[in-house]
Amino acid sequence: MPPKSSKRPKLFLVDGSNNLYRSYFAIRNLTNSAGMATNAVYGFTQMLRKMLKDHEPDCIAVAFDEGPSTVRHEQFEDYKKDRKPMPDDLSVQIPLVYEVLDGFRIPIIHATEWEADDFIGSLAFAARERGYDVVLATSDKDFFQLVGDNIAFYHTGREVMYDSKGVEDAFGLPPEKVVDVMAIWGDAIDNIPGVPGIGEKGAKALIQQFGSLEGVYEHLDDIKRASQRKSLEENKDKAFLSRDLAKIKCDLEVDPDFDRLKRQEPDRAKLHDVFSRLEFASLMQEFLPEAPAEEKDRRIATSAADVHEFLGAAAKDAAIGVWFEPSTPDAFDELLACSISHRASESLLIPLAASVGGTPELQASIRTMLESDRTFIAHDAKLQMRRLSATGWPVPARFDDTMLMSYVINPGLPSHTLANVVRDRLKQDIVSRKESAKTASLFEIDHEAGSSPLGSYQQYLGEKSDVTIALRDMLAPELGRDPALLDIYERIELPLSPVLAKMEERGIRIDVGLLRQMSSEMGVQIAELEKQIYAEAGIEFNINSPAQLGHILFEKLQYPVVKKTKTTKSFSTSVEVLSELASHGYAVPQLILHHRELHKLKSTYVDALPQIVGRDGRVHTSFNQAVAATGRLSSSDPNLQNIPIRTEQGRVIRKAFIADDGNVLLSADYSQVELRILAHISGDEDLIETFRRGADIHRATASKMFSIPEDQLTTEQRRAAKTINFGVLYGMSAFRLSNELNIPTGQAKDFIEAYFARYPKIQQYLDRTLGEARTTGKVTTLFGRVRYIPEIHNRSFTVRGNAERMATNAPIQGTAADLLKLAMIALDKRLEQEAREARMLLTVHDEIVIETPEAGASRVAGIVKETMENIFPLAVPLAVDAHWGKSWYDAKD
DNA sequence: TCCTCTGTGCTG
DNA sequence: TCCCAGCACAGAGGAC
Repeated sequence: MPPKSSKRPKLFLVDGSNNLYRSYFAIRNLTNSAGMATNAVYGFTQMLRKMLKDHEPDCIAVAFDEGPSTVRHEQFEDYKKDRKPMPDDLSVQIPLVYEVLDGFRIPIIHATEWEADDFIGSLAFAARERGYDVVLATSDKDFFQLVGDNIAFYHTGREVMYDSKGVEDAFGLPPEKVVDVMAIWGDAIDNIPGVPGIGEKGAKALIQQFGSLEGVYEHLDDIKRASQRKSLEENKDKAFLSRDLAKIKCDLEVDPDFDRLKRQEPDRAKLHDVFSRLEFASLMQEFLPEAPAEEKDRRIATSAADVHEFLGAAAKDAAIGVWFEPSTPDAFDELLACSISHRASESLLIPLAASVGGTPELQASIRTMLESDRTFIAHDAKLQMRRLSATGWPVPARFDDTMLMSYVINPGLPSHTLANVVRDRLKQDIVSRKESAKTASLFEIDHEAGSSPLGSYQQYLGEKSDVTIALRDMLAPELGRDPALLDIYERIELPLSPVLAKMEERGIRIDVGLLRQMSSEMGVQIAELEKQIYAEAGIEFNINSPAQLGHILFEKLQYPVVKKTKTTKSFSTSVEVLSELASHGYAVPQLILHHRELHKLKSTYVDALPQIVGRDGRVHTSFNQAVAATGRLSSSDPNLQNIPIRTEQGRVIRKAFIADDGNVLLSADYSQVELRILAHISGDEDLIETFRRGADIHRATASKMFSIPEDQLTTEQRRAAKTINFGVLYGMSAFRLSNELNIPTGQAKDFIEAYFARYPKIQQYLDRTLGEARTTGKVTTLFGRVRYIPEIHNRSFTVRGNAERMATNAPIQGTAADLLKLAMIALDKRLEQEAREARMLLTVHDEIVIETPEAGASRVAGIVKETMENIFPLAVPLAVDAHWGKSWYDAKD
């Protein structure tokens, strides 16, 4: 940040109408319980609140347009002609916005005769004369033209501040050229015509080249594009009129009493009242009629003594909340700083990188802290462990993790990020790194001697550790009240996180050369298919666009419409539809199907993977431990849990996942784990018996369903049983089964009845689980992991049916997840003791992938199989298949 | 230009 | 009325 000392008071001029519209469109579907739209008030209020908090203006006013601006209409009769009247659900919110402004004690300027823009411009110029630094708060780029000395532009949507230089970077031209660009480009919103046929790019290029509108007209002959020249010639009057219209007036007579605009303390009672009518819960909380809560104590360490003193004030066994910030967002480079807390209201920020004042002494104090036997608390400890490990810092042995606490307490939340859990639990908003960078506004940086360059990040960083403590204080007791959940946390999730951290850090080696070769081969095939498709269709179009494809197939080529899509009721072009059409002999669908498959594989895997291979030749996924509502892990950036296997064409991609030299990849997967869990939980004797004798489960099921000996079944009968076996786990309907097996619904129904008649305990399990969901609102896994099913009593058949299927599936899927997690923890320990060279790399729901020296692969496979199979005794055996080879493709039978 | 929604398809 | 749990790509359309 450039040092810029400024003692001039800051005046913020807010473009009310602009921000009102922006808020209205930015937020959808927000109403109070009476059904009144509240979206615009909400957005406007949040904008205001953030701006006040981040920039602390000394003076502020909001200007609104009030009725038509007569002067401009006289100038140009079409001015704003096409502007639609304000939507009704927006206009009803205006009085409420006024109420909010009144509550904040912010004066409103009602613009009549002239536009609010002109009042803002004139006020800005007058204020500058009086010694103010002026900030124009709007998202209307027209205001770029006013930016200059002591006048800045604050984009309220992006929350970014622009000075002259900023305008030039963002707009491509300095502020004084903005109106010249608008003269040609025009402005659709205000119906400023501009020069037809020339848009943003053209206008900017012309002004850049010739310096001004006059310049453009003086050099018409030098303009290369004939169409541009012609349009400019024909619309000269329009262009100059447009420039006049775009110009914001800055010389209106305005009230010179700026004291009136001085920032005042908000009227909390008034705000609370209006927010309660609007039903803005978090804002009500923030503006309680009483005085605000006490300030947080956030300090920056300048010496090791500061760190020691801070830690010394904590009890010997007190856990320390920590946050380690990397120098580059989302990177594992050097650590920029860390923040530590032991009380919810206090934090100490320690600079670590030399660039922000980190010294060897400060670094040593943190190193000592990390090497102590304290427990540390983090929100997403795995991330902190990876940051520490990647940058050569010690990784503490004991962590607590508020993200995992939140996840275990209620895994069904849409998000367990720190910001979301804090908002949910503490009714508080935290600042993001990006926001905190913006907070360093143009005028308020005041570099006093000794102040840290981390100053503007202080709130962001300090908050990270102190809210973690506040969350722990709230979540740990809640978790402690449910012994089963505490167990899930302490014995599964918490010990798993360092295991996952190591797996992510190791990554898996990729054969980039092989992928590149596959890519070019697929590219040739795709190009060939495209040619054939275009020839058959008689037109070139974008095959990857469902809209265009639908148009070609069902309108141009008049194919029969098989299905419409769910939400937009457009023509579906899914595999089912295309296969159906292909079976009727149409040529194009078959080609499209082939093209789709190749394009999918190429774009999602073959071309994407090489781009994210690290310098170590490996890809490092993230295993998300607090995402899936059932307790499963998920994988992202990249997702390594959906690498193709079902078709040979896709499966070969696994040849690019390879072991390090001298090593093999060993894949071990649980066989039929969910059905085995169903057997255990339901206690069905027949199902248990089948697994105990190690029989083919689908064959055995078919034999029971159809009363035919196992060795006399047809392939079709086994397939039907297999489909039902899986279907029962998901709550499949007879309709779906009939579709899947291509049989009449009546017959599908008979199959399902026969199934439950032979496995009565399964029916009992389903009924029992649904009953549990209905009476308690939740279901649990074998180990007590919960999932809430709030929609179980929903009046809509669809929603309730969905909830019922979730309820019966979650205990099965979740128990499988619990078992796999336990196995990973146990395996990590055993490999450490018995096979130190073997390293776990991946997990895919029922599979663990390990990299191990070729020489000892067989022995390691034995350890892995034994650990996984004996992880927890069920009524049926757990069976594990293990295979290994040079690549993931080869790690199969 | 960036962001969100939609359709589609890959895995267990 | 369409089967649980995820993640990612590409296209389309809006932005006040």
